[in-house]
Amino acid sequence: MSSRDIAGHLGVNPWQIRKDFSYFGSFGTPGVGYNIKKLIKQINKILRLDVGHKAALVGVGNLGSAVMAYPEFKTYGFDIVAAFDSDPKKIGRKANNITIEDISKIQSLKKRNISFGIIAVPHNAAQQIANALIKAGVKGILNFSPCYITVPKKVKVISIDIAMDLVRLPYYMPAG
Amino acid sequence: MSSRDIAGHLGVNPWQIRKDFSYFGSFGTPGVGYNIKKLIKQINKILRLDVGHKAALVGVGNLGSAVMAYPEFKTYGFDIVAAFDSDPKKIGRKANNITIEDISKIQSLKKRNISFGIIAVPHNAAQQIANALIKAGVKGILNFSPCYITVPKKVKVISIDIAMDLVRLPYYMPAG
DNA sequence: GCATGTGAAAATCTTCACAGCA
DNA sequence: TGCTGTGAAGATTTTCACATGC
Repeated sequence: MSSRDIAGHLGVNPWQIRKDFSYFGSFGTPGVGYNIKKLIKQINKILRLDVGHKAALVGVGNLGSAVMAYPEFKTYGFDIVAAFDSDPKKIGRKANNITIEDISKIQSLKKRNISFGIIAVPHNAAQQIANALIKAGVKGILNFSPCYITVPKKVKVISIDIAMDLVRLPYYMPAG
Repeated sequence: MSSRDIAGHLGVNPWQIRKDFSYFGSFGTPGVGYNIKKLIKQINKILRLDVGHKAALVGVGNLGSAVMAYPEFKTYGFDIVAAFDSDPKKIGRKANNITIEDISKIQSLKKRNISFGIIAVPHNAAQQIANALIKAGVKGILNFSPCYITVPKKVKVISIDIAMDLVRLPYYMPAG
């Protein structure tokens, strides 16, 4: 498969594909193209997706439940193995085969070797939850709350603000 | 409020704030700062969020339901006023006060003056749904399906791939 | 011949530093 | 004095063009 083919599937230019790859090595064969199966393996290794990752979800509301049921995570080697909530009505219930735990038990993540946290709580609780996750040894956080979170440099946060993405649309649409 | 204060809340540099604003006009007062209330109004106008927007959701699964219940959309003037699904069990039911309609009724969007579509269906159906939305007069699409969608230039698509965001984390975490 | 990988050019974005105004 | 708005410098990203290898 050529860089042109890959680019076509992704909606970008062929030379972008080649240049991006070139920062990490040479994965193709001149005159031929890329062996997709090998390429995927190599990219997975670069992104450290060649090993499984355990993640904990905090906040089992509408969005949290959707995230838990999202099949794509497993595809990339992520396993949501714990879920926390502060609502007594939810604690002890099962969601997606996982028993929802009391948020106060979040410290147990350290022992359980879970180093990813997914925050899906109202924005006024997000920073506090992030602090607790970090204290529990979490090194990477996916934050769905619509707010900016402060963390130590050793911790990586990626934030997704769904509303912000929708909000960008009208700007590009002259005829309302 | 100064650009430094705004920057602090957002986790960026003050001069970034000022430069970005400068592309659209002068909103502050030298020596004083910005009147936040006025500033918000002006930004809303620039982004065309000063008028209400009607949106239709396609795919009332876990993610779709979460999106429907997401309160932030209303904050920015968006109203999800229609929901479609292909599952006969869901059609006719209510979700968030909206009756779920058969996907085949999607053409009615044109008459109902709905110009935004939110796609939350499995990725193999996404392109087809996008085509239908565009045929129904939709001008902006928020796509939650993990795939690239081809559309005419007059239509703007913004894609969110939740899994892709989580997947970026391990790369930044040396100590696995 | 055909497609990669990569220096170099072009375009863009970020940072800086400061003139000018309240 | 304090903070904005902005030209210019610096850094980065994107695009191009082509030498190199299959």
